Amino acid sequence: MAVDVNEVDILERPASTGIQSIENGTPVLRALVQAKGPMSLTAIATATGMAPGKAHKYLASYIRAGLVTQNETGGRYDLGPFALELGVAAMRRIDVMEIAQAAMDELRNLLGYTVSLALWANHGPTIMRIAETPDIMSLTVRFGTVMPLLTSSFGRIFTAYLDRRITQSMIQAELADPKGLAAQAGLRTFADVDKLLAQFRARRMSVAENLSTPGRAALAAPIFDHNNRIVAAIAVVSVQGRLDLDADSRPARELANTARKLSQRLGAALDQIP
Amino acid sequence: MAVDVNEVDILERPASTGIQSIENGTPVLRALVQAKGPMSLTAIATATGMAPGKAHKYLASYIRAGLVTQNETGGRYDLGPFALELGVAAMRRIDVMEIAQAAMDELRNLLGYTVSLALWANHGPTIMRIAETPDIMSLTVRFGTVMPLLTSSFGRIFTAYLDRRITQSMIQAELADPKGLAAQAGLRTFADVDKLLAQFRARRMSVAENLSTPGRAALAAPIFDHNNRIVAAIAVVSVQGRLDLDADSRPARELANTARKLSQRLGAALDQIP
DNA sequence: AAAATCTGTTACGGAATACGTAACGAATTT
DNA sequence: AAATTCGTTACGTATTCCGTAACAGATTTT
Repeated sequence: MAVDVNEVDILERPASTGIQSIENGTPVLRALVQAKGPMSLTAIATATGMAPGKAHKYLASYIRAGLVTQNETGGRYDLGPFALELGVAAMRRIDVMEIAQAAMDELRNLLGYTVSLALWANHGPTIMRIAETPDIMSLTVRFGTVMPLLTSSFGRIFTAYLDRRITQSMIQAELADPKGLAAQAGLRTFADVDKLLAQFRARRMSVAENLSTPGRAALAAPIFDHNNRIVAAIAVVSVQGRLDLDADSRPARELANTARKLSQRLGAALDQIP
Repeated sequence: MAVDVNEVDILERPASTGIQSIENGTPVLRALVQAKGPMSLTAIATATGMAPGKAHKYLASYIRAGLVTQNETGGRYDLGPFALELGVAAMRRIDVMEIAQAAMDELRNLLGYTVSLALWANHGPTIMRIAETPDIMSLTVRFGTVMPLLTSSFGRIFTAYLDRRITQSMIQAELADPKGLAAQAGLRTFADVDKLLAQFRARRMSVAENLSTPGRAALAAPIFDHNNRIVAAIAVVSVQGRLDLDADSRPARELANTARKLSQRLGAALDQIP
């Protein structure tokens, strides 16, 4: 399969030789990741564009590898225990998460609000850690949730500090829907977005109130690494009206303080960040 | 490669046909999972018993799949972003109550005692699942019951492993009543409580006998999640005198075993728990 | 400074593997 | 009871993978 030279330039890498089956198999895993729950063989086959017989062979091997499990009644497939192991191992390598746990607990205890941490993963800010309050109320904050860019405090702070090329198309998609959350928040053009993000950058903190989740209010602050790039965000979450969103409020100050300390522990030079 | 019939009988499964490369590649991922950090190609090669050239091809494809990343300086390999995605997706599907059900039934059948599961909810350990014995006697164990912190096996194991700041005020309240259950159990000060909880932590199991329910005896063990936080507890419940509460007793061992297995299926790293 | 390792990476031919098509038995539906 | 749908398996050919070994770059040794 000779590839045209022009195409090579477009493609990322010269593509050093590998094992085709590994790459041909990943769409199967991707399908299972994107689906919320277990999938039938035919569903996987159509999702990946494979013939059912072919998909079945990959699944059989993934099962033996532990990446997939099958409902013993011969039916639906789902992610297996080794997928979990892989994820836990991957999480353990992310410094922020190790360091942040204690700081989040402290902040939660100090303020009495739920505190959560998000990484950029899965094409968006993904909630990875939660420090809950004893309070029963609220808390639809769920592990693994991917938040919207323009209408969540997490999304907004990542969008404010990430390279625009990463977020461009996603912002566009959110703006495109005239009845979507972004439109409801008064955001229609990139100019609107830029204006908002400039405020967040100036404050080094983002706000979201009654947007992606009705009746919720949140503040989010960025965490930078030794390259001065945003690697995570930490948020204080509560119910609308019960959280003071002012820049001078105690929650805002303590959140900023915690985020700053975490960034410093990761080796960031905060005075060099725009 | 025709396989001898005798060998087939020894092997676990009829081994439906699959894709060899998928199964040949997983040791590479396993090596990266088991290593705490990045690995060199030769380290992976020796760990998997592969020739470096072979391992390199698998790694090249895993990189394109996103399961592995490589330090751009041409060097060490580590788990990639898709490994995280896979894990997050797997974690989102795992529900303690769901996987606990089968384990509880098994334990009940093994021991012949009632087994129950509690989550922290409603400001306390709340009984959410029960696997009953056919025996008529006993069993005032009712769904939704919120157990006391200091005088139930469930409460004690949660109190032993939850952040003290969550339980502080509730412990205080239970200690305050001079005629309350805590007082009857000989608990008057925080020092008393701490001494007791330290024993439970050392054993990774709690005991309650003739306390919140007269004539009942119970053992409870903690279940941890991928953050190594207690998310549930599982208990063996019976009538005083009919349940051996010793650390070496069969019920204690089997309960510990079940709890450990459940924690592992939730992604906990048990060796890192105090 | 030159040589000798060590690293990660790539080439080549023979042999084993994966693909596509299609059939099979078992549920479930008509 | 017939028909559909599902998961699963068989078969022959073309493709891919494996083992050996060489290559370039970096680091260390002489």
